[in-house]
Amino acid sequence: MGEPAKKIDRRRAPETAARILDAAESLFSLRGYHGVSLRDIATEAEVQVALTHYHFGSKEELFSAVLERRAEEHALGIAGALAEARAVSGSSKERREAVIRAFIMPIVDKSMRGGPGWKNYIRLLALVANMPQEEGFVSPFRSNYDHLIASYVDALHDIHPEMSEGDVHWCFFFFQAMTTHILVESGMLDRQSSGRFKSNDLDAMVDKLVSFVAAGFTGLGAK
Amino acid sequence: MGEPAKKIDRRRAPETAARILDAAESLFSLRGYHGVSLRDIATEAEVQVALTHYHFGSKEELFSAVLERRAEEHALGIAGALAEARAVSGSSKERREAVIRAFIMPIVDKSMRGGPGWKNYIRLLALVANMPQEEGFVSPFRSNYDHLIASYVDALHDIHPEMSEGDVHWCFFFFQAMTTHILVESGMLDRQSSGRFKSNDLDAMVDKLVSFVAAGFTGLGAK
DNA sequence: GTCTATAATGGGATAGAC
DNA sequence: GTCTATCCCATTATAGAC
Repeated sequence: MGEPAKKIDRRRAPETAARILDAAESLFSLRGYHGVSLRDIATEAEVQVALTHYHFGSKEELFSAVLERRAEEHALGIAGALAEARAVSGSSKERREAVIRAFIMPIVDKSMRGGPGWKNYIRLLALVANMPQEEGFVSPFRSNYDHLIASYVDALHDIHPEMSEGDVHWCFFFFQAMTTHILVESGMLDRQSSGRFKSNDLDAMVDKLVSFVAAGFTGLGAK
Repeated sequence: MGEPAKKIDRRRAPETAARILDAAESLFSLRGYHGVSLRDIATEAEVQVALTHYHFGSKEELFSAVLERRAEEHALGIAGALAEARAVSGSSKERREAVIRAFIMPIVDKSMRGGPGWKNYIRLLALVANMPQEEGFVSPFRSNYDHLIASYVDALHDIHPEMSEGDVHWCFFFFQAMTTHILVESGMLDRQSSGRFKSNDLDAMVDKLVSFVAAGFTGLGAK
């Protein structure tokens, strides 16, 4: 063509860094930190291994960068949903269900409708949350979400002053425990139901989960 | 000493193989398959690395051997507890709680009172159950427990014919999801409660868990 | 059964040309 | 910013002496 030759600049750092992050996010979320090599990531991202070091330093720093890329947006979504749920009026049962739903919906929304990156990020978060405490270097990250949990517990205790704070804590812990297992997509449900239910159909799961959890509260004294 | 020199026979295969299994069980349960090297295991077991190959072949075979060592006894314990729970009479709520407790108690008993090996084995099972389905080579093992789950779902459906089988499935899946997270000892509860509750105090957790789960069933139609 | 030695590969990380 | 080349160490696994 007669166009003046555009400078085909292969130096496009932002895009490359993002591709590395995407590849790392996907692989780490499926096989865990130790199950993935920088070579795996570089191959998936179609870049040279050395570029992972150039952009992110070490493997651990890359892992942290993956976790941090979406952390703020994710946390804001969950916090915002709680603020809306706090404004719901009605019976204590209705208000309780609203808060429970507020926790899970931003997560499910991002996983199902946020694009593949978000789906992988959510699974990675669940994987991290399901690691034994010994695995040290992710703990500082995990604690970033803990204040969010505290605000949910507070909201539920406000709705149920007849419960002890400890029992509200237990209920919310059980809820989180379910959530982290579900989001990691272990395939347990698929196997055990012989395919009738799908681990990755989170939308179908939400209503059942919210009903189950809300009723569970009554087992620990919620009226 | 004047004793006749006893033949100090360092060739004591059963003990050595067991020590390797114990070390592997402990380390795999804390850091996962890829997070542990055969060197780590050999060091922990105080044997030479080559002995892990002599006794078990490859790393994967060692991992499988760890999973299989206690599998039958564990499954029998859970199946036996269900048989006892099926014999309980009373209200549907009481019978439901009996079945729920029957599932969790053999596991908690072994983890808390079966010795350190059992504690590590239980945590390893939970770790495996919390892996994304992609991690292929453990799936054949996991499915060994699936028929047990089906028998629990059957028992609960017998107690609650007013529920659809699907909803009983959902409830039990949620129960299992909680259980696997709890048993992996992620430390989430410890952090979020600022130490008031302990992940590893399973006995304190069982009553809360059973009450929560049993009540959860009412959210999906149990009368 | 246990040990030493070593093979063969893959891993994280860096240097320096372009 | 990107690429090639390379370092150095850890890893799984095997061979063969004891």
